[in-house]
Amino acid sequence: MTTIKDVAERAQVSISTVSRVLTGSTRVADVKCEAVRKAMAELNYQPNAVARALVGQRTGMLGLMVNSFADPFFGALMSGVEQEARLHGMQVIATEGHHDRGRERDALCSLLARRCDALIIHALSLSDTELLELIGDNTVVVVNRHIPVIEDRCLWFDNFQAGYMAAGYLLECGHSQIGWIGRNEDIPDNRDRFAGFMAAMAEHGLVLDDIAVELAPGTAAGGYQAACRLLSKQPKLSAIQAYNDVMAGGCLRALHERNLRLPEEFSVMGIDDVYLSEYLYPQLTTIRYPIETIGQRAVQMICTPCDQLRSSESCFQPTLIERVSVSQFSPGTR
Amino acid sequence: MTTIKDVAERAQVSISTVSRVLTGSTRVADVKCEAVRKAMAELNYQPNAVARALVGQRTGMLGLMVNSFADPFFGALMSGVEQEARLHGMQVIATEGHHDRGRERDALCSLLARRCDALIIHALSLSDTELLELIGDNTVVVVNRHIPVIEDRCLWFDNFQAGYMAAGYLLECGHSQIGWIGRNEDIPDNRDRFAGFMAAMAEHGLVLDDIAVELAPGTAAGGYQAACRLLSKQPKLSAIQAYNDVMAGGCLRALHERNLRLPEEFSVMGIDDVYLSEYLYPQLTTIRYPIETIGQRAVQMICTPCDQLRSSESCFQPTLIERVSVSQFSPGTR
DNA sequence: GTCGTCTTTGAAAGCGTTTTCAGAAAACGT
DNA sequence: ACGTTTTCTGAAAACGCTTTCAAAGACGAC
Repeated sequence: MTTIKDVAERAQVSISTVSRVLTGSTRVADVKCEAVRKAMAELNYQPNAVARALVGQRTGMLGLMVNSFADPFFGALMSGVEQEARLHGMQVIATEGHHDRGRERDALCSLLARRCDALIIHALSLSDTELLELIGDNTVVVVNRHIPVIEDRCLWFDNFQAGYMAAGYLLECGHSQIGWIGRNEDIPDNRDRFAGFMAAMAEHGLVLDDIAVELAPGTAAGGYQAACRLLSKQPKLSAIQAYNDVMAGGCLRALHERNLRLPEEFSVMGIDDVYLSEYLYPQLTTIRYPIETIGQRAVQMICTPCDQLRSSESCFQPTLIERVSVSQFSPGTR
Repeated sequence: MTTIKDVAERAQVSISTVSRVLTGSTRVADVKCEAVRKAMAELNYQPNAVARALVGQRTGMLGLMVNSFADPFFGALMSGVEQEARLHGMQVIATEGHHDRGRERDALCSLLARRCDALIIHALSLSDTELLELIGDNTVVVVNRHIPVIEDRCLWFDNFQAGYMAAGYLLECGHSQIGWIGRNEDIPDNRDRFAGFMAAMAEHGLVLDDIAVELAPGTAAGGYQAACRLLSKQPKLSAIQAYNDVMAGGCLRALHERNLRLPEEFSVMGIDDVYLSEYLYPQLTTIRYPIETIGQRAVQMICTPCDQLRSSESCFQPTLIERVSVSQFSPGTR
């Protein structure tokens, strides 16, 4: 690798001068400047970011931890983060947490050891306390989670409202025999979405005993299994609300296998609005979680000086995406 | 941030000694070792990876460039890479190329400047020459691409065979009026898959003029548009072969809109076998591209000494995944 | 007690930059 | 012509670590 020293030698100047044309911090005489540029080009010189980071006390790296790269939900988050990061000349360095306390901890430590200028964290398994302890006084933005102590560094989604809206829509469409397919992991998202769901139900006089609930892993396969169980136990259901779109996808499959005409005979609703949910059959009616926007906002919170950042809500509100998987309930169609 | 110096001071030893217990390179007396460990724990010391990288001439970082994080295909690739990387104590640092020459170039330069120990590259827009020039003598593995000059650093997929197998399967099922939905971008994958497709068709006496072809962007939306055009122009089609699963997803939507019973009245086939294609309706019959495995293998090629690496094919073969979106053609069903 | 051999240790150089500091040269005002 | 600014430049220190080198002790053998 050619270094600043090689360039200096070739251009017949000191390394300080080379550094100066590199950073543009100070004026350097035109002739020397030219000589340096020429030398750099000839040697195909590329400044060593590691050395720069060491002396400059900033790496230009943005650490990102998500649950899994393969999940379309996180794909969208990462895309939002990367695009905004690039705008600010930052490079994202990413790890998976895999919903495992040990791995989340390791991942975070690795990012911290690499001295990322800031971290964007989506942690599922770490407790608030552990998380706070790990991040110390590093710059972080925590997404999809509300930690009161660092509320101003959090960006979260109103999961309660999402569940509430979803159930409300279903009820509005005339459904009253609605099943809930949730995750079997005790994470806040799940709790909140379910709580919102139940709150809407309660407003219509329905209580927990009236509701069919099945839990499974938050994957398409999980949704499929849960739906199978639900359908065999509760033949009178006319709609299912899934924890998220991916589970709803699995759910649709179970319904198709039973040769139900969708949405005429059965309605399904998701939450998240991930890529492809528009291409499920029937196109999934869902509640949009603007995760890509949250990714962008997270980066802005980090890269924009506080005073310039037009203050905006930290809690993102869901919006209903009406597609075709939910229809008006007409008794007796089934 | 606490440094090695702070630890040394607290443990009453020289920084050399601290460094030694850190790296474990040399024996150090038990008492001192203990003192150092204690000091490190008390100060919550974490070695600065940047400084280590500078002196050690290795960053422990694995640069990864893919087209887009949001695409499930790349999600799988990234997941494979990250998992294997973690096994080898490496951290992945990722960028998006966005199928744009300038951005691919920038992304690569950024990774290079950060002195990644190795790069895993999926480049769509850069020419072989440009790519070779950029990577110089850095350690790289190029995925999904066959560059003869550095064949031993390439991992690619037999796209021709994939197209050939897909068409073969469709023909075997009795279809003869088959449409092709391809990408409107001139990338090798597209060319090869189509060439394979056509080769199989030719074996059955079908030539280009017999084949209905529509091109569009390689997204679900693109697949949808192409399918719409295809269906209105060619009413006698009984099957569509899509460039990939995502386009096939869009294609299914167009078919559903026309109230066709699938797969009885119309068959669709994809290539790639991405996440969720199993949950499309009908479940997508496709050709599996083991992209996650390729990601893992790429990391192995980088992290495993040549002699230990059990030499294996660089060209990955497709496998047929028979699900339900393709059925036997029975004339007159439509 | 002396010598040689090991083990353990600290000082110092070096990794590739940026930045401070001070000196040299040029430009300017009178 | 002289002093005063201003502009430009190089030497050197610093960033936090690893590693070489040589010195200091410890230990056993004679």
